[in-house]
Amino acid sequence: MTSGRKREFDYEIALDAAMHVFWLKGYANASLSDLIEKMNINKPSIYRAFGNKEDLFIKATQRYLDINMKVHMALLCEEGVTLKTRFKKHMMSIVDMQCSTTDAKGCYLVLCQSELIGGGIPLQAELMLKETDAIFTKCYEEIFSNDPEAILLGLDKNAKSNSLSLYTILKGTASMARSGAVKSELEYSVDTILAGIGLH
Amino acid sequence: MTSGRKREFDYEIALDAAMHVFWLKGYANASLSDLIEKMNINKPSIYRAFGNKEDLFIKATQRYLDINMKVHMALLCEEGVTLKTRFKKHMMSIVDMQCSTTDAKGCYLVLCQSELIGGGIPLQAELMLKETDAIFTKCYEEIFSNDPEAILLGLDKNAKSNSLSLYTILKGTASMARSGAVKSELEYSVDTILAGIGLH
DNA sequence: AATTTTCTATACCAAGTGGTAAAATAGACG
DNA sequence: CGTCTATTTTACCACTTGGTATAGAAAATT
Repeated sequence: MTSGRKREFDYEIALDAAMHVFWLKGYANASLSDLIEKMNINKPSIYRAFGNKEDLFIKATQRYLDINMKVHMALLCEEGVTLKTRFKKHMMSIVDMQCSTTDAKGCYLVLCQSELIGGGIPLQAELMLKETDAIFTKCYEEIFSNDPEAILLGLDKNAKSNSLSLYTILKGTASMARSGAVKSELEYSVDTILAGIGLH
Repeated sequence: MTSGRKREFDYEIALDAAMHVFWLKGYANASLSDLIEKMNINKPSIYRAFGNKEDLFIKATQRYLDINMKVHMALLCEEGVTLKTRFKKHMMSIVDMQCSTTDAKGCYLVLCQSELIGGGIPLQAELMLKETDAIFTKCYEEIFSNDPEAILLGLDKNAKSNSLSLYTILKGTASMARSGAVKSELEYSVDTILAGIGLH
């Protein structure tokens, strides 16, 4: 057992707070002052517990992936559910999060990815942000290529393009949600793209 | 005729350079150092010609709207072209710009709109950025509601939702392009959403 | 040519940035 | 109790940020 004074804050609560700051402001625009205020701990405590701003961002990004992304993926693999319903539930689960009022609106990943090209994002986080795209599209692609129902509908023919179309609309809903669009409006877009690829 | 020393830089070239900096970095992340370097004029000259950073951003945003947006709108109103072709050309004109290698990738507006929620964008620019959404969607809506071909296809029934679907995919392609997606990939998404609303 | 007017360049400013050293505080364990 | 250890607090640092005063340079008007 390590002795010494106990930390007065909860690690995960503080990390969640940091995640929300980055979700709202992105990486570069999130100042340490912002983080200190929302995490409710002071600077040296942040550095002791999480390292510097880059380290903290990497940890916050990983937490976003763990907490906010994995739940959506599970919906794609539910048993006894039609292909269309699985995709619909998956996509609407994401849209629901994007429109959330408690969290920052939009998508943490989409926001921070938009910063990549301008530079300044720590390398390791850059890799994480770029990997995410592949995680989604590869997963979609795999389903379109191998799912019996998908093959029956001929979706395997354009597996890659169909995957990209779904992913593209989700990036669109992220932007729309950030600007204040509501779930019901965005649901129509999801239905439309699903119909477009042949999932009516 | 105003007397005095002539300015050594070209106003519009400098403003274009500023626009590209904001296009690449957004508002808050674009530092005056960045602007000075790319505009190739020094600080006091910027302030004399364009005012402070907020003023410059407003002027750069207006220039983006004038130079980079209006051309796309014209394609929606071409004579003797089918409804589908008009939308296809309009949307691909936008996608083409988003994928441009000379300009910063993605969309100036989408990037800067994502900063709004985090604060820091000058009020007047905020209004401009928000208005843009309405310009596009209202235009789409008007066409879906009144164009004879659209009415024939029943697109007037869901004019607003259909408009939002098209706009949503364009925001998606902006994000995708910023992450390096290429035109041919994104064209499939455009075709898919058009098919989805019933424009085959 | 002298003057006026505008532009450019150097230098500077206060405030905020990410980051840290050092002292003060509090719990665990002998 | 006293020591050890880890946390918090306060204060500070170098650097960058947006913004400006001032002096010098060049063109038009008189």
